[in-house]
Amino acid sequence: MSYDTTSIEAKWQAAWAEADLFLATRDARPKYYVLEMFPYPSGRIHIGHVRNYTMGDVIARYKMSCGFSVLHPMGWDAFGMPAENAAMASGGHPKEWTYRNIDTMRGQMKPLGLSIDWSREFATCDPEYYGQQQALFLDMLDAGLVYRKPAVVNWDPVDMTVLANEQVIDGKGWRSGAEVERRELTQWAFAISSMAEDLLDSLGDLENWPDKVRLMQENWIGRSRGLQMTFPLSAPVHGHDGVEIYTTRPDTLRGASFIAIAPEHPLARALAQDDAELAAFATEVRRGGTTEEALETAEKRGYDTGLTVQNPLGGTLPVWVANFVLMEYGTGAIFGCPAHDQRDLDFARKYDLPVVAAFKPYEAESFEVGAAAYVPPKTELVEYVDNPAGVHRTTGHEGVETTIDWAETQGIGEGRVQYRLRDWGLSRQRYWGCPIPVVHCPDCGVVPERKENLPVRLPDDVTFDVPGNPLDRHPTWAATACPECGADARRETDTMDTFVDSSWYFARFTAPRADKPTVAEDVDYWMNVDQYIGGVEHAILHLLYSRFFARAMNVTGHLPAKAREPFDALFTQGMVTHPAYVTRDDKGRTIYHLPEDVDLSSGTVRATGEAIEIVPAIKMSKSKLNVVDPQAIIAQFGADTARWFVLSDSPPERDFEWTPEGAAAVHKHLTRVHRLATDIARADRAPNDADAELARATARAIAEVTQGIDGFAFNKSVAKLYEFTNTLSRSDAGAQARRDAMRTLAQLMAPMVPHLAEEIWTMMGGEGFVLSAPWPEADPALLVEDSVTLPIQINGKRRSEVTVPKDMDKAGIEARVMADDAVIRALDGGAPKKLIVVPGRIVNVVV
RNA sequence: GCCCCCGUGGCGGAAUCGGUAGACGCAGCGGAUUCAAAAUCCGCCGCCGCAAGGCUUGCCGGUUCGAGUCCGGCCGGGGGUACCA
Repeated sequence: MSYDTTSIEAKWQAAWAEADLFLATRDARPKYYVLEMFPYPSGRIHIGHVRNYTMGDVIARYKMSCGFSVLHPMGWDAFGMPAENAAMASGGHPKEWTYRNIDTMRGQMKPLGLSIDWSREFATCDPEYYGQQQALFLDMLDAGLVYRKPAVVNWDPVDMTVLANEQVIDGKGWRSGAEVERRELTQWAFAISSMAEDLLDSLGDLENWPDKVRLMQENWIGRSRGLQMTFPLSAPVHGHDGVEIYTTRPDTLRGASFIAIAPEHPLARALAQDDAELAAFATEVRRGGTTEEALETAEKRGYDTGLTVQNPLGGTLPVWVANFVLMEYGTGAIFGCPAHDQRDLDFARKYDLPVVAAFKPYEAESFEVGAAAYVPPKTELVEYVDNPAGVHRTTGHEGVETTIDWAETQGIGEGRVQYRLRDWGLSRQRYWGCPIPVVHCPDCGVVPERKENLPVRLPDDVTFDVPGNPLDRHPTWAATACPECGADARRETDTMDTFVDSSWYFARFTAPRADKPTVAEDVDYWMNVDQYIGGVEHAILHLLYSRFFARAMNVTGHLPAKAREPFDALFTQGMVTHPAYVTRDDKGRTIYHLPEDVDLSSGTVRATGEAIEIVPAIKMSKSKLNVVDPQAIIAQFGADTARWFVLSDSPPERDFEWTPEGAAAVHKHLTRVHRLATDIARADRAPNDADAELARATARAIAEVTQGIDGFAFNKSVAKLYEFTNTLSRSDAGAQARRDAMRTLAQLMAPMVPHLAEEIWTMMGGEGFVLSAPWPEADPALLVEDSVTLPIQINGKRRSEVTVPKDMDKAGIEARVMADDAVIRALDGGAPKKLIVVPGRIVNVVV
């Protein structure tokens, strides 16, 4: 009987389906919810998907064997820009494109034999899903968690449309090539910053999250304590008597040499009304995209308003308008202290402003600020110069706190906690997203749609032949009656950020067909997600938004309190990086091509024969040029080979590299296991002395493979399975002992290669499905070793070794070590300077 | 720019708590089997060196009896940077 993957895999997939093995049921068993981040339906699955979903499948199948009722669902993150881009590029409709892709990808995923409950599948672009999302939105609006505010967007002045950051390349619109400018629109926003403190403090409870993710979120939320104070204007202007600033370094007030306000600051706007030069400056610095990176790396520029403010420490400070001050953070105004801030120093040098030290290095002989600002860590001792609060030699931390206390006593300002986290702007001027269910009435203003009218459906008759939002220019869609007064009114034509769709899908999976967002009994039973698996690229936004949404859904009664942190454990798998294939048009602009549209052997675009560039050049490598089609691999070697290979070799948290040799080698190994099982099934040898050793090896394999799965180290489990297979293959044990070992091997392999495991399980006379058999347990008695070999180091270098009984005490080990030839030679008759014995580990002789 | 992560043989990687660096796999080399090959099985395999021995975890420095692991500083690569998902 040969290893025929096609028939074996089809047979077992049919048997699992027949038995409804993966249907998640609420019952008396403890539950386990394992979830992989759902895919964007881009067109075809790639080997990264295979890896991601195989990891989740290993956990799901392992937990099933451990007696849990497992929920392992799958869906589609189906709204988003690529569908509109496809419609623009080649006609067609985003809806058709998306559902066609979903069909293709589902068809590619099913042959992998994943333990998914497909009865719960949904796409976020299903009206049944986004209608419930609209209901959530309305409840959050009611709870004060959504509001409208001005927000800055990338504006393409030629296409007259809003661009995503991705569509701004080197400050220019990707299609028009026009220089992008920042423009303010009124947008809907979630009040995520109102929960900043809780989102920050609760990170400490997420013990089963990677430290790096918690750290990134902590830095992103960015709690800071500082001083908010007002500098009185020397002469009031346009109704402003002062400039309110926020600073995290009030201890540098002595070194302040200017005030800088954002170009969007109310004072700057007021002044610009009758200062054409300032208005021109404000327009000028509005050029470019909205990303933090663009703002941070832009040249620092300023405009002197000619106004001055009174410094509470005496004298006056000039008021500048500066492009590096953000209206969205703090008060939109700062004081500049060039001596202790590099950006302020660069600004001061450029515009010839004074540089005054507020403190100098501790016990420094002389001190002068040159090209670099003096910015020691806040934990370092410094010597303050003439500090108003009277501090002298202390740390920055102390200096800040003392100065805040002083400022409060003097009535100059107040200590304040500030977060970097901004509210989440959710409005998008795009078609392929969840419509925001509100109506603009000329009389009643902004009015929520009635829940009984949900879902507010997207119209199908739209075109993408001109830039801009098809909803906005649709002839009839927006026309409606005001839900309050019945007058003619207009629907909101913005749709929601697609991050909203992915912020609650995990909750919807617990009751995917319900006629309300969630069902209490189902979320009570299934929440929280016990193990969430996905890419580290989602470490901040998606995970933070989901944490916020879970809280908001708790406030609005859609989730229990226990689900305020929805993901009990998080694993971030290695990134799947794609090389990008690029050609340039006649204007030198880059055009990207899908990997499958590129012929790598000739380095050209298949359709046009144009030569491609591969970017980024540094990432270019033989392996990354390999574009692997999972379907071809399954056809050639079977799903089990693909599954085993993506789990072997690379640790799950690191990037994975596919090599054709590796896949072939895996197939060879699985064929060998199958042949070994066939041989063992037929064998007829009497019990003998080797049986006990094989039993010990089996116990070790159980312990080590289980430990690997528990610790998310599938590559190590795979290595141990190789070892155990080699041991079993070479064992002279009797037929029954080898059958027992083979049956255990099938169980241990089952989470990784479930089809082959079922086949072998049956061959070995196992009852039912291997998946339904309880996970094997290692007999502790068989794991105990009675002696241990200790390496002997001499001066930290390994020179010899000694084998001693496992429980031998230090004195006994010392005696054995002193009798070792290498030690005797090294000591040359003398006594060791030091003898370090770490029982069970190592011996180090210092001579 | 800022935040986070990673760097070990020809290659993917192992070393779980500061304690034998290189498990396991790939590639390579040698052998058995074969008329021959494929397949299979057995063995070797970090670098320098005939050997004794020396060197070796991106680079430089530090702590320690002992550092791939801890600390400081560099270099290189990756991710995120709020409208890619």
